[in-house]
Amino acid sequence: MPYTAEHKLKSKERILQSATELFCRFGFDKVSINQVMKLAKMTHGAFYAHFESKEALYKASFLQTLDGSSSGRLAKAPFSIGHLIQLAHNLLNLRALSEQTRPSPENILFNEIGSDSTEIRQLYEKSYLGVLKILEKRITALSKLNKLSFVANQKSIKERSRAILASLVGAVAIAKSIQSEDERQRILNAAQNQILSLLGVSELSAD
Amino acid sequence: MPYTAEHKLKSKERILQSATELFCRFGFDKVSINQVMKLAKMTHGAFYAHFESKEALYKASFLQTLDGSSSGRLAKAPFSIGHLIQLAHNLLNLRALSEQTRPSPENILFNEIGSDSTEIRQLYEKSYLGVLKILEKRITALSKLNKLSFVANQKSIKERSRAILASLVGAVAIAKSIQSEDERQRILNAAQNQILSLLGVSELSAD
DNA sequence: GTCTAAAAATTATCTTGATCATATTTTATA
DNA sequence: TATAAAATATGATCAAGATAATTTTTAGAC
Repeated sequence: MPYTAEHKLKSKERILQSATELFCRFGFDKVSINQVMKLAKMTHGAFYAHFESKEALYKASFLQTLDGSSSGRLAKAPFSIGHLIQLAHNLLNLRALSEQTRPSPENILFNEIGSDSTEIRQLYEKSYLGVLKILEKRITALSKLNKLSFVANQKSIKERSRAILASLVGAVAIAKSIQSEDERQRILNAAQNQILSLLGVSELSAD
Repeated sequence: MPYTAEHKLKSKERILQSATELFCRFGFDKVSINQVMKLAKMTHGAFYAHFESKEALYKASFLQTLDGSSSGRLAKAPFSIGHLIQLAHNLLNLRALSEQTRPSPENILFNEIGSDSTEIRQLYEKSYLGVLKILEKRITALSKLNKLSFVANQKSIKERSRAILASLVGAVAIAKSIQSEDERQRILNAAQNQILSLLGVSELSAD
């Protein structure tokens, strides 16, 4: 048997690293297999010895680092309104997002909207449901600690979580699609204030 | 000079018709020049005698029917809370949107999120600003008629309009990206209730 | 009525990216 | 040291956008 046992593993790992880096920076569509393989110091043909397809690569890259994602960390972190606000703030901070070097549910949520690929859409749904669940948990926990200013039953918590996510995704999608820096800030701010108000926190001044 | 004067015009018009139909149904990325030209009963090569690029075709298709768009009609329609609610309802109704046969700002807003093409992004921004302005106008008009339940100054109207649009775009984007019909309805409903509450209307029961 | 040349349309070609098939290189072990 | 299976590389195919080269069309000159 040629090659040491770990040779292929190392190659695959290199491909995965390259893919993660490029996908996070540019998104699924704007990254080519060729780019990934060049960064991994191989030629394009070798790719299919390691992955079924480009989608499979994306999925692998996503799943590999899921645990280390900020929402993963957040799910385990102690509860506080401050943390929730920080979540919103992080998600709304486009620069931080685009500089992220690990794929994460939030990352997919904002980067892979409207993909034609069934597999990417499945990851999208998974990410959406995951982030939604985290939001619900945190809001529930806060409400049990009587830290929220609204009456929180299960239904209203679920509805608020969905409304928050819709605002987040919409504002970020719009912000990423328009040129005007001013308007970008305004829509992100409007969404942030709306989210804070959904959490029962009074509005902050424009950042 | 060969061909009657209007021959080319008619061909161009046929291309435009085909493009409008296909783009509205499937969006920019999922439609090929070949498809458009086949529907227009020509071969792909003829395309570039009529349009600079695929983007130019999209733009032309968009601009051609802009006046007839629903947001155009809505901007001229009489003001009422009912109309505003209907706007939100229409925008949230995915089926109606996807069956639309004319391009419209709303259509672009939901179909062309995150496009790589600079030209499509410019149309996106234009559409966003247009719909935003319409929202602001209508909310302002309603507030002057004292029909709203919140104190409406210019700033809060602008902020509310942005928050509404973010919710709309986010909810529709998510709804289009996920498989579960249940969750689709829930996120759309959450967004709708949120929008109604931003307008000062009490929540409706789930549709 | 025919002929002609500019306009319109078709067909062939180029490019890039995903995918696949074939060829080549690599290296553990017989 | 030779070998063969595994890993990688090279080259081909296919689709889609874009261009080039070629053919078809027909208004208007004769």
